[in-house]
Amino acid sequence: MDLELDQVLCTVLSLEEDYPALSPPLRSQDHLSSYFFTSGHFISQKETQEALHHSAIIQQTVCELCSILGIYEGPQTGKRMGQNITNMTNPETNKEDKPRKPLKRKYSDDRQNGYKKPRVETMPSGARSRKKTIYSNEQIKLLQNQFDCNPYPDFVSRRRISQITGIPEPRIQVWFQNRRARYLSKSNQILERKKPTAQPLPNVHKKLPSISMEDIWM
Amino acid sequence: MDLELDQVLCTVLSLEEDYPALSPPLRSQDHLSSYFFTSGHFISQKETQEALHHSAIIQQTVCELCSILGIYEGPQTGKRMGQNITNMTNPETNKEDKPRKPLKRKYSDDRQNGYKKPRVETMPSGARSRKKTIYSNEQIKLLQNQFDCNPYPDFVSRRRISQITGIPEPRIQVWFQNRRARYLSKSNQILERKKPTAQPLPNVHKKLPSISMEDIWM
DNA sequence: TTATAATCTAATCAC
DNA sequence: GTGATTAGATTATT
Repeated sequence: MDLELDQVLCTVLSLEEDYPALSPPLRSQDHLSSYFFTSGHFISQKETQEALHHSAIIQQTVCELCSILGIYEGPQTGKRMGQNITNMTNPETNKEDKPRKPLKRKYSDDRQNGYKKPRVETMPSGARSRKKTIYSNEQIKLLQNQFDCNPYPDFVSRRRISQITGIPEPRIQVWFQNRRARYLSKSNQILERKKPTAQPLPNVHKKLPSISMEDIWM
Repeated sequence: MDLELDQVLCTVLSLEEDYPALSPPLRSQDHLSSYFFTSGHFISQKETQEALHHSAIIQQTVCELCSILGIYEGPQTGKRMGQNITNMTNPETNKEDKPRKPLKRKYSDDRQNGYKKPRVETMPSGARSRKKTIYSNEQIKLLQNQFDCNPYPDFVSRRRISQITGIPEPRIQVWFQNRRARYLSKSNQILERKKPTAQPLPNVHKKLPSISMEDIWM
């Protein structure tokens, strides 16, 4: 239980690291509501309700944006924020972006299995990559479920999975790429007609109605 | 001029197609302002200003979210929206997600230049892919500029370019991959020490201060 | 050590 | 021509 919570926390922090401009993540609704309440003694009750409804729509929209970006709005602390912001504004990190001549990939030459073509060309393995994202058990389960149905989801399907799981669509694409690379080419064609139990996302997305931008700019 | 506007429009529409939940894109600031103005005859002037300031912060934050997602807030019409929404809610499109057996790639066998390994395996070219994005001349120019500096930008650099150009970060990654594949391996190592003129994004991002989520949930 | 997310190249598709 | 996708290899993190 603690392990799972820890994984979720790690995912949140990793995503915060990805999008520091959005940190800290969403808090409870109390803040925005109290803003309208504390300043509401000049507002009529009807307009207070309208304002509250408006704020709820705005918050819901921002929540959806964060959902697409893969940022959780669950109960978590805003720890470790600001690190990447300092990275952003610190010109020292531009050293990383200097015209670095692409390093020759160092192959361990004592390979037993001969690779087709070592492809000893420009590949800078030193390019700092994105922090590793940890997915929760539920997310893995749903992804696996969808993978059993269709290992090649198109963009619409990927975004639907994204909205349900809260994982950004590009991460879902990467997950399916790796999944295909590891569990599809391993002669799984024999085990193909074993489990037709998984369903291709029955209209779960209907329970997640999209909020239109019009609600904000009306 | 018209061509360029057309390209921007195509990009916007393509991005709208990517994220229909966010359509229509941002309009001018007048709508939100007028909302607070028309309902403001019960609000004191000071609080009206506070509300306006608050709404401006919210709009700025949403603009930044849209910027990360690559959605423009420029002057454009909301045409062609709703198509993907119907796709989302239409169960007919789930046919696309059925467990489709991966098609064998059909190679045109009358090739003159023998490929190394045709790699005749599973590749379902029929999966409807993302609409082709058209980048404007300014975006191409900045991307090319950054490519001359560093053909291997890390995640932070890619997101910085994303925030400046308005292109989503995954698209920037794809652009650099294609660029490397097409213009880097063509024995450009000879022309390597020709143009050190391009600069690796001098602190341009300092002109784009990030808006913290705290401004909304305070 | 193993599992896996992220990134890379090369080839190819598709508009 | 170029954006998007795939397979496969590789690196790095847990």
